[in-house]
Amino acid sequence: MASIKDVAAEAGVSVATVSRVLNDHPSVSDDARTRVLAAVAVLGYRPNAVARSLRTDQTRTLGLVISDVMNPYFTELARSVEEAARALGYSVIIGNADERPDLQDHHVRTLLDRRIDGLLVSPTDGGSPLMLEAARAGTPMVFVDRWIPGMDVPVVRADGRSAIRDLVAHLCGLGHRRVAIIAGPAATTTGSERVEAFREALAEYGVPLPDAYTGQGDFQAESGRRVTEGFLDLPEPPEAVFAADNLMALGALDAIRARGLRVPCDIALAAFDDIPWFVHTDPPVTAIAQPTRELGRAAVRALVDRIEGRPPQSVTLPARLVVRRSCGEGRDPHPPQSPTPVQRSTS
Amino acid sequence: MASIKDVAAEAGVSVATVSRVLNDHPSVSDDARTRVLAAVAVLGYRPNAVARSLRTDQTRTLGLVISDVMNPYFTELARSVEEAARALGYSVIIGNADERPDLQDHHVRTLLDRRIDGLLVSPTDGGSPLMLEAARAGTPMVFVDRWIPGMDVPVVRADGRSAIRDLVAHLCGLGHRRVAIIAGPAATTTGSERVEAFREALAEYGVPLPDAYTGQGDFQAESGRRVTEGFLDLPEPPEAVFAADNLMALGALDAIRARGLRVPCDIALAAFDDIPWFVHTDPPVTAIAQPTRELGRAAVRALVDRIEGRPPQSVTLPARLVVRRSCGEGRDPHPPQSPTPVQRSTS
DNA sequence: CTGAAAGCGCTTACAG
DNA sequence: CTGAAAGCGCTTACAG
Repeated sequence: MASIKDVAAEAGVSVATVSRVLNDHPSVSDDARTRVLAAVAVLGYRPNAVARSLRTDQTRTLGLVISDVMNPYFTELARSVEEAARALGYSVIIGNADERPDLQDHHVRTLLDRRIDGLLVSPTDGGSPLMLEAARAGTPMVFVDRWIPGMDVPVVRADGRSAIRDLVAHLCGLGHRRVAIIAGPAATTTGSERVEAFREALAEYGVPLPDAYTGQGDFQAESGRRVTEGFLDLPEPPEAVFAADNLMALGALDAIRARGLRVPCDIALAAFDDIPWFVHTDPPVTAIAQPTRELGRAAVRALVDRIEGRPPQSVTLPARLVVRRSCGEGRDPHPPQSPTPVQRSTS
Repeated sequence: MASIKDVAAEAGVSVATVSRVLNDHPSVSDDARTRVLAAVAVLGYRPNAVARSLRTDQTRTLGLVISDVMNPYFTELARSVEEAARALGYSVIIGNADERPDLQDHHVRTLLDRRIDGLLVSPTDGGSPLMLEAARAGTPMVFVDRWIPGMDVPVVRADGRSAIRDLVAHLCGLGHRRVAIIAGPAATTTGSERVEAFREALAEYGVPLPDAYTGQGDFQAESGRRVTEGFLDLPEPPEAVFAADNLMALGALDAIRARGLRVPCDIALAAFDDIPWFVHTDPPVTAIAQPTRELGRAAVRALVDRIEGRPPQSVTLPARLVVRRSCGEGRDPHPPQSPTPVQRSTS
């Protein structure tokens, strides 16, 4: 592969000059520029980004560590992150933690070794020593979706509280009183927040959320299936189940179908995270939609601000309830409001 | 960030010795090793992969350029590629072409600039000059799923012919005679092969596939919707529609539902590429399943073989029909065979 | 077993 | 406007 030296030789100039035309440095003569460009074309020269990175100490690369690529929510997030980054001249390397803290650390380590300019992470757990250390060492970092309390890192996320309140209003309006939740891991913020918000909203309606109706999942389909089976085995099974993410809802659907039961007549179902398939499931699933694209964009913006020395902003965007038919056919007594404007707060 | 010099100073040895212990070189005294390791721990030193890559001329990184990450088939493929690569000590950088040749080239270029050790690609089109040039220049490369005819690059893919024959038998057995297809882009191998295989299988049953029943899609949901609307507007709409991928099937489902029609009573639907959601759609969708995980693994194996100087193998794995309820309720007269063993052929 | 030195391919003050 | 030279952080023959 041709190097800058070959180009310099071909063009009859020094490597410094070649470098200057490649980097659009103003002080290059038209003549030199022309000859360099010609040499580049002849040799099919492409600058070696590895060498450039070593020299400039920047890779123009962002790392994105997410908990599960197979989750359509994260797939979409990853896609929008890549788009936004590309628009700003950055590439992104995705690390898939698969909800495993050890794998998460593996990716963080690899990314750090590659000297990415900044790290976007949706942590799987409460914060490994590695993550703490990376932040302390000054690696530009921002959390997306999930975050680690106590760490001084900007977070870009959706607030599901009001949408969850809308959901509870919807469920209670339909007459459901025995309501259960398939929670995510308590070690994740989204895992614990969604249960709490659900419990609080339920309390406003005087509906309790007993332990038996609080199943512990891990955000993956299999756990949704397992927890739902537990619910169905109860002497008094719940009338409605709220899955804290879309994959666990899929698992719940599996378990319900396996028993020969039907949604919503035998049991109601709702999910956090809306995805295109929910329109087509049997029945269409009522879900809470996050503004995923906007989250990705805002996260990149915050990270790049941080990298380029501007003060990064934490951003919280509202999620909203999308009512479909999986909770029952009644008329919704508490229609979701139109999305409220973006809230921003300096981190 | 601490460099190898700092470690050397801290340990009281030369950088050469530090490098040796880091790379498990045999000729290092126990004493030196101990001191270096201690220094590494004290400083929290992590070797700079950028510098190492520049020096060794290898990045231990694979590039994967796929046509659409949001397509669950490709998401799963990407995941299995990353897993297999990690097991062999490689990282992977994913480029999402979004079915756009220009974006595909952008990613190939970026990946090449980063000096990835090898490239896995599922081409969006018939082959850009850049791709041709990269292969000619000796970049280790293998095609996954889709390939470019005429290029001397190993191909790892699934053969859907026999599954498509099974599908046609299923459709005809159910009495469908007016059968349509939503094809993928003719410039992609999977786009053209699936129509041809479908047409040929239909011919064996004496069923024609007229132009009016051959819609041109682009593997994305919106095109499935648009083509299906065209079918439904026909004076004599088809009785069954075969979507050449899962996203176009989603779009078809949208269009059918928008007309207030029902699957399968009003119109039958089948898809290429099986995904978890198809079990839960209304109705569950009959689909052709590819051995996605195995494809990812085989592709990585082939590429790494090529990189490390071993002869790479092209691999073709069989796809299989998974009958569900979207084509009708009759008994399937032609049950799919159990998967046949892996076929391998040297490229 | 160990270290001094060269060199990977760039960029960028510095001098002219 | 241009070039010679230093240096980014490593690895690895070479000599001892």
